Amino acid sequence: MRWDALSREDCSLSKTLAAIGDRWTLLILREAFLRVRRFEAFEANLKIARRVLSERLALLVEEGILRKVPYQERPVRQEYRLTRKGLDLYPAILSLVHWGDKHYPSKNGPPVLHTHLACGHDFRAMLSCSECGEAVDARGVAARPGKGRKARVAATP
Amino acid sequence: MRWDALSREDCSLSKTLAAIGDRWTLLILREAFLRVRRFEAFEANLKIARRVLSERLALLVEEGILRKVPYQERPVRQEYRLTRKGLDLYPAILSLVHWGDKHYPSKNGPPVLHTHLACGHDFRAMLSCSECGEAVDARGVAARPGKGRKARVAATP
DNA sequence: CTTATAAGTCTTGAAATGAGACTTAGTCAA
DNA sequence: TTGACTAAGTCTCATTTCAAGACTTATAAG
Repeated sequence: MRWDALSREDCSLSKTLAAIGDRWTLLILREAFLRVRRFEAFEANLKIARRVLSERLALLVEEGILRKVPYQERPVRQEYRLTRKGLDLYPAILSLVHWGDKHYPSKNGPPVLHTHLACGHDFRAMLSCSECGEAVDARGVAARPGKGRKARVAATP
Repeated sequence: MRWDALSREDCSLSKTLAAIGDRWTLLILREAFLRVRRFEAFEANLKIARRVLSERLALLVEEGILRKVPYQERPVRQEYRLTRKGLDLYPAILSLVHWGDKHYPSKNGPPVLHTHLACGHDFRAMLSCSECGEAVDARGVAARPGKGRKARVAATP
């Protein structure tokens, strides 16, 4: 399958990855969550090729994940800020960060610590159920096809 | 930066994405969570090029995210199953799926519904604090550098 | 024998990426 | 007013990765 066909699959993960699933986008968004907003700052922190950065930022704006906000005129300069849709990616990104903390630990402990402002503690991201509030893991969930889902091949029962 | 240098960055997200951050791997893992285990089944569901699938599966095994389990001999046939480390990716993947459900909705509702076996309800993934159990969002978290973190450029205060 | 199956490997042309030079529109200091 | 500097890109070209599909290996079934 070609990558540009992914967004037309009837799967939410495919659609999500069509928007943010290339090699650089999540790293760009990590920077955005750390309040990096300017082209040169993204470039310096990520050591990403300028052409690729330019292209990805444009795509993220088009997708409504970032928006361009002018911070000066003459010459016009824009910065990139997370939209509501962008901020909604936080749980996914924090889960990936904590997975890395756990499975690729560094000698000195995690490179970034996260404090929950409401309770004041450093914490790990936990997944919980929107209905009962209890913790959830892979074994505690059953996936069922929703409407219009295509047939699939050979899932072992 | 070259992609193979990513895993040496002192950032957990970089290390995570070095393992699973290419264009296909999360889709392969989605299939694995849906209990797809065989080469031809991954290929048929994903329409991925065989060479790429072969390479990605090998990398996931090397990373300890999948393991090969023989399910017959003569001829030897292996299937791919999630390890503990692989299962630990569930929160991140479910968060991405639910982000797609929300921001790229289909007419008939989500293509896959998730039931929390413990309480019996269909649910959405929520991020909560490991310390106090309350819900967490991007605005409610402060990131602080841990030890040995390199200097960064131009995060707007 | 011939065909079928599962799990790959190989080949080739197309597309994406990395590195870095170049461009544009303006400011600032001498 | 010339020259250096800045931010945000764009452009070029060599290298790398990918998509599509033919080919391979080991075995069983008819």
